[in-house]
Parts: sequence; structure tokens; C-alpha cells
Amino acid sequence: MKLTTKGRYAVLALTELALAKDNSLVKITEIAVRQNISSTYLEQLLLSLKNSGLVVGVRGPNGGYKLSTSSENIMISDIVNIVEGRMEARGCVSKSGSCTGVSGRCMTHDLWDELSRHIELFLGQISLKDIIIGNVLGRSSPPKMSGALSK
Amino acid sequence: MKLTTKGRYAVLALTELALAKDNSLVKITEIAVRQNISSTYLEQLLLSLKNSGLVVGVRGPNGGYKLSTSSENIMISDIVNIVEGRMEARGCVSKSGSCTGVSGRCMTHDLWDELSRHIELFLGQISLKDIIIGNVLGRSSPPKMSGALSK
DNA sequence: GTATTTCTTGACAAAATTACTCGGAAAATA
DNA sequence: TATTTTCCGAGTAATTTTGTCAAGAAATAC
Repeated sequence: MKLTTKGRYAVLALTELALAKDNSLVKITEIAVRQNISSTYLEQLLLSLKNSGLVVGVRGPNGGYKLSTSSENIMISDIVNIVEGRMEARGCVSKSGSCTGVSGRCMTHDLWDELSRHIELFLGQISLKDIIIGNVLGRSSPPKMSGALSK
Repeated sequence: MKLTTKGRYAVLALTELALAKDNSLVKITEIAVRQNISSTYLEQLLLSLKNSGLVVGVRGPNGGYKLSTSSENIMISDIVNIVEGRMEARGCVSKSGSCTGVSGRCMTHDLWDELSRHIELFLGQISLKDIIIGNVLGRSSPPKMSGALSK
């Protein structure tokens, strides 16, 4: 999986948008200055978020960006997937059977596959609104034990 | 968080060790050839796994590596943490209050913090044995909803 | 219509990280 | 002693991340 400053910046930026009173327009430079991020770099991120329909860009004087929908409908996984590219925790191509290009089995395939799903599920349950109201802590729950090893 | 080929190779290699009949010694080159990984690269990984006490290395003819304990006692998070360095999903320093070196709040701090914990918890529940017996799929469980947004 | 503000787009470059390679030393066996 | 194998440190190539830069396009205010 991938999680770089790209993803963090993107979430941070959208958090700023989510905080804007009455979903008013926010300029890139405002966010960049306030969060101390390169504004030109942030442009790229907001651009792809716009192209994916998560935010709306308005040009001209007093222009800026705003969320395209309410903050509780935007999930963190949406944001991260867009700017980082779909996350692939595996390392095995899911197509065909051959993993790492190697002959036989790849027993670890399921592991990375499941981890990927796990992360996606986690970030898919948290919305921008959850972040601004601080409803994030304590969500980690141990995975289900499937019998075999429940010591 | 970080998850690169290092972590995947390491888990793969230890899986091979776990499969060895009667925990016999396995040579680096055997694993490298079978899994099509650079053997000199694999050396590094097994070395640090050895220094951390997860495996035992035996030098000389007919030497090789073996697990230092039974496969159900070695968790994936142990392996990954060692070779990748402790995973930090945040992006905020946990110390003090200042995140990203920036003035005020960092509302996303809790998010990455929680994600980190979440992943660690997940990989901490899966052992090498689980992998070789295929007991991995279907472990993803949705995080708990804490009321506020349970739509 | 003109100027201004802001987004839009693409190409390019620096920095950091990852993914290795290499040369040799140490230990164990035969 | 010769061979096999792990051990160890340093160095390098490739890739990815993290930006920068320059120019263009749309919307608004005047």
C-alpha cells in the first residue's frame, strides 16, 4: 500500500474545505499558507480531486475550491485512492495465478490482499466530518478469529 | 506506514522457513532461487531478522537459517516492523503538539495514528502458521461505529 | 473590453527512498 | 587447508516522491 504526503496533504486540504463556513470557496493559497504546504504542489492534488468529482473549482476573482457534497459523504478512502492511485498492498498481480512472476504458489498473496481490503474498509468508514468533529479515536477493533488458532 | 518489497520478501522468506520439514536449515540461495529474489538482497533482510532474534543463522557447509521459535508464535507485524522499521502512518510527530511543523491544529493526526494502530493490530493477529495453512481470508471486519454517524 | 484573480495543464528537476550490488571477513565442516 | 555458508559494511543504480516552472484559460469586477 501507499501512503505518502500526497494522501495526507489531500486529506488535510479537504479538511480545510470541510471547515469552511457554509461551504464557501477557499483559495489554494489560503490552505497552503495555513498548513505550510507548497501551493503549486497542492494545486496538483486539488486538480485530481476535482477531476474525480470530489471538489468543485471556481475560477476568477474570489474563486477557489469547495466540497462537491457534504463532508459526511466524503470518505477518507475516496481521497487517498484518488491522489495515491488505488492502493495495492499486495505485490502479487491479482490476475492469473502467478505471483511475483514466480513459478508456483504465493502463499502470501492472500495476506496482502486481505490487508489491502482491511485498510480500505477502515478508511472507507471514516468521513471528513468524522475528522472535524474528532470522531476517529478508538475505532480499531481486533480482526475476527476464524477458529483455528483462537488460543 | 510503509510496506515495500522488503516487508514482502521478508514474510515470503520466513514462510519458506516455516515450511521446512522439522524446522531444518534452509539456505539463502534456495529461497532466492525458488522465489526469484536477489540472494544478496535477501541476505540483508535475513540478517536483520536474525539480529532481532526471529531466526537463527548457522554458518558453514549445510548451514542456513531456521525459525527461532514455532511458526504460530511469529506474527507478521513482528517481521514487517523489523525490516521496514517501525511503521509510522501518521506524518505528525507524536511528541508535543505541533504537527507538520505547523502552527495550530492538526486534525488529521488522530486519523493516521489510528490507522497505524489498526494495521499493526491486524498484522499482529496473523502468524506465519496462519499463512501456511491458509487461514487468512475473511478477517477484515468493519470498524466500530461510535454512534454519531451510524446512518 | 480590459485587467485581475484564480484555476488548469504539462513538462521538468531536485531530493529522498528503495532496491539492490560488491568485496571481503568469520565460522563451521570435511 | 579448502570449501561452504552466514555475517557485515559500504557503496550504487533505479524509482518514486516531492516538488518547481512557465504558460494558458475561464470567470468576474471594473
